[in-house]
Order: sequence, then C-alpha cells, then structure tokens
Amino acid sequence: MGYSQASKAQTHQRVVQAAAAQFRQNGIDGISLADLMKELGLTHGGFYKHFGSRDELVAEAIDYALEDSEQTMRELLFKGGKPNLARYLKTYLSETHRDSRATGCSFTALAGDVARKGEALQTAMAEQIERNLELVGEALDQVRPDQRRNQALLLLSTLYGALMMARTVGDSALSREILRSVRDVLLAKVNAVPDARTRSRAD
Amino acid sequence: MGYSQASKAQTHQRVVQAAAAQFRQNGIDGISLADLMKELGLTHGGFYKHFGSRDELVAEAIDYALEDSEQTMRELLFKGGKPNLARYLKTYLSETHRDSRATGCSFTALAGDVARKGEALQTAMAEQIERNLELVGEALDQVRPDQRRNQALLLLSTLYGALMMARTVGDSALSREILRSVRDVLLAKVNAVPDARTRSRAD
DNA sequence: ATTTGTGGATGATGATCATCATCCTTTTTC
DNA sequence: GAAAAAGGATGATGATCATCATCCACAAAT
Repeated sequence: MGYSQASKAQTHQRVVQAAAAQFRQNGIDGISLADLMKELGLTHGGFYKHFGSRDELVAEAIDYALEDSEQTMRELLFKGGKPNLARYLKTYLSETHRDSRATGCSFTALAGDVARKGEALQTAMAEQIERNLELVGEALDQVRPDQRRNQALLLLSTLYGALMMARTVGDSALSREILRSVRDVLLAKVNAVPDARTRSRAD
Repeated sequence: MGYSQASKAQTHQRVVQAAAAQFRQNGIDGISLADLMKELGLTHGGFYKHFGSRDELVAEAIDYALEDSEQTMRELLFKGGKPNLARYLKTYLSETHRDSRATGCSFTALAGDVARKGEALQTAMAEQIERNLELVGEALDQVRPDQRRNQALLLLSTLYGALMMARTVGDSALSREILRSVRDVLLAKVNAVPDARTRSRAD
C-alpha cells in the first residue's frame, strides 16, 4: 500500500520536529507550509496527508517542543544522581543557549505567540509550566518544602525574563551583562545555602 | 493647501498610537495596514502619505510604545516625592496589567517579535532597557550603590518573566498564583530592608 | 471666487499563503 | 507479476496583504 510501512510515521515525525524548530526560531507564523516541507525535501502538496490543517501541526509541534525542553531541563537538573541546580542555571543563562533559539527553551521562544493564540495552546503551556515548577521544586532540596513552589516560581520567572531580555537586545555587551549578572546572583544564592564557601568562579 | 494645517501631524500621530496598541495586543504582524487605518475611520490608501513603508511605521510605533511604558514606570516609581518601588511592583504584577496588553509593558508585549526582527528594533529595545535599569536602580535607594545595577537587572528579569508566564497560561488559577506569589516575595524583600515590620497585606 | 496643493478614497497589482483536486509512483498483497 | 492503496508531486483557487497609481474634495493663497 504505497511507500514503505514505517515511512509515513517517520515523515510525520520529521515534519513535527522541523516545525518545532522553525516555530521556535521564526515564530508560529514565521514559516509557510511550503517552505517547511521543502526543508525536508518534500513539496507542499503532501502536507495534508499528515495533518488536517496547519493548526493541527502547530499543536503537535508545540507539544513536541515543550517535551523536548522538559527533557533537557530534567537532564541538566538530575543527571548523575543528586540534583544539580547550578548546572541548570549555568547552561540556561549561557550565550550558547541564548543563541540556540530553535532548540532551546520553548517557553521563551513561544510565549509571545502563545499568549495571543488560542486557548488550547495556552492550556498546553500551563500544563508544561506546572511540570517545570515540579522539577525545579524537586531540585530545591535545600529549601523548606513549604517554600519550594514559591521559590521555583520565582526562579523560573527570573530565568525566563533574563533570557528574553538577553535575546531581545541582540548580541551586545548588554546582552552578555544580563546573562552574567543574573547567573552570578542566582549561583551565589544557590551556593549560599549548602556551603557558603563554595563560591562560583566567574564564567 | 488641502485639509487643515495641523491635521496631517495629528493623523500621523493617531496612526502611530493605534499601531503601538495593536502591535502590543496582536503582535507586529498581527494587524494589516487596512485594518489599522479603518480603526481610525480612514482607508488604506492614505497610509503612504504618512509613512514610507510599513517598517517605518513599525519603528515609530515601537518607539512610541517604549516611551509610553517608560512614562508609566517613571510615574509609578517616583510620583509624589520618594521612590515607591512597592507601588510599581504591585501594579506591574496585577491582574489588571496582565490583561492590559495593548497599553501595558511594551517589553513583555513585544520581546518575542523584536528578537526575530531587524537589528534596528533590537537596538531601540536595548536603549530602552538601559533607561529602565537606570530608573529601577534609582528607586533601589536602600541598596548599596555598587549593587544597584545588578539588583535592577535581577528585578526586571523577574518581573518580565513573571508577567510573560502569567499571560501565557491565560486567565487561570495558575496565572493568579504566579502574580501573587512573585509579588509577595518581592514585596517582602523590598520591605525587609527599610523596616522589617511593615509587611504587605495580601493583595 | 478661482486656482492649486495635498490629505484621503478607490481601485489595481503582484506576492504570499493555506487549502484542495488531481495525477504519478512505489510498495505491499494476492 | 498484476492490481490496488496510499504517499508524494503538480497545479489551481481564493484569500489576505503591502504597495502604488489615480482620482476626488477641500483648504489655503492670491
């Protein structure tokens, strides 16, 4: 029955992944279906064999992007035994991450678009933020349990805001200052709790 | 010579103001020139008597939006003598502000779009952020002078991130929690320095 | 009052897009 | 191997836009 068995599912997934990257890089309306398919060596016609509409792809791609970012977050926070909040902070507020829009934090890349689009996307975002809060909360194991959610909320707000600022001012001295300054303050706070003498070296 | 003297400048300004609101509400690409002019009771044809291109309007409108937000910030921080950081925080993290996209904080409304658009807009944003840092720094008069810029950077990051989150999850319990939680933590910190006993009453 | 310059209106034009109908081609099943 | 089912290609359609040429109507200058 036409083409190889697994190939349809594979193509579908390739479209979703390419869209997840493009939407983060250029915005949800920033790429046409034709260009997206072309990127995969396909033409625009086949698109509707995989998705009922553009919106359907948008929903799938954003789910994929959110899961992708969650996976990265989880690895940075927990890989190798004990929670490693410092590693997450350093990576999140790095220039590399600032410049990796297509593969980096999906919240910062998509928040502006999602806030204006349908309620469905906002619900997906809300659920993801809940999961992120839980993950960060778990990593805040030196914080009083009843303060973990508040602190996680505060930390994520700061990280998201700092990254958005650093991206919005382009690659400038100010951009680097934002990343460095916020990162150092947060690292100092993290290190202060378990062992005040383990300070972060610059960079 | 055609229509009243001041009327052209007035129309020009009305277009800029309407665009500043629409771009914040619906995104820079979220409204067509025809719809924008219609909003003012005009037709699309006259547009090019006022602007050389759409991009020219975008630049002007964003400058206007940024100045508008700076003015609001300045008033909240400094009106009535002494710096009033608490008033600014409360207003910024209110549900009213969350729901006032078209007239509220221009950074959060435009950051996503600007990060993807030309360098010119990013430079305008960078300059505005510098001014905002200065204003907040001035208001941090209980902080050691050499720490004011770092603290201002941290505070703005947190505010921007929290508002973006609150907007991205729609009008939900989570949205209200984000605003309340971040606001209370920040207010507690602000109040802790000058007078530890002046705690904020909820809301 | 007539002339003239200009703001605004009307109506193209060409580009970009999402969507869909139709055709081609390959792979699986019998 | 022949038939058929479905993925993918081609091409069309209708909508939306930015931009521009042309026209109209009014206000200022004479």
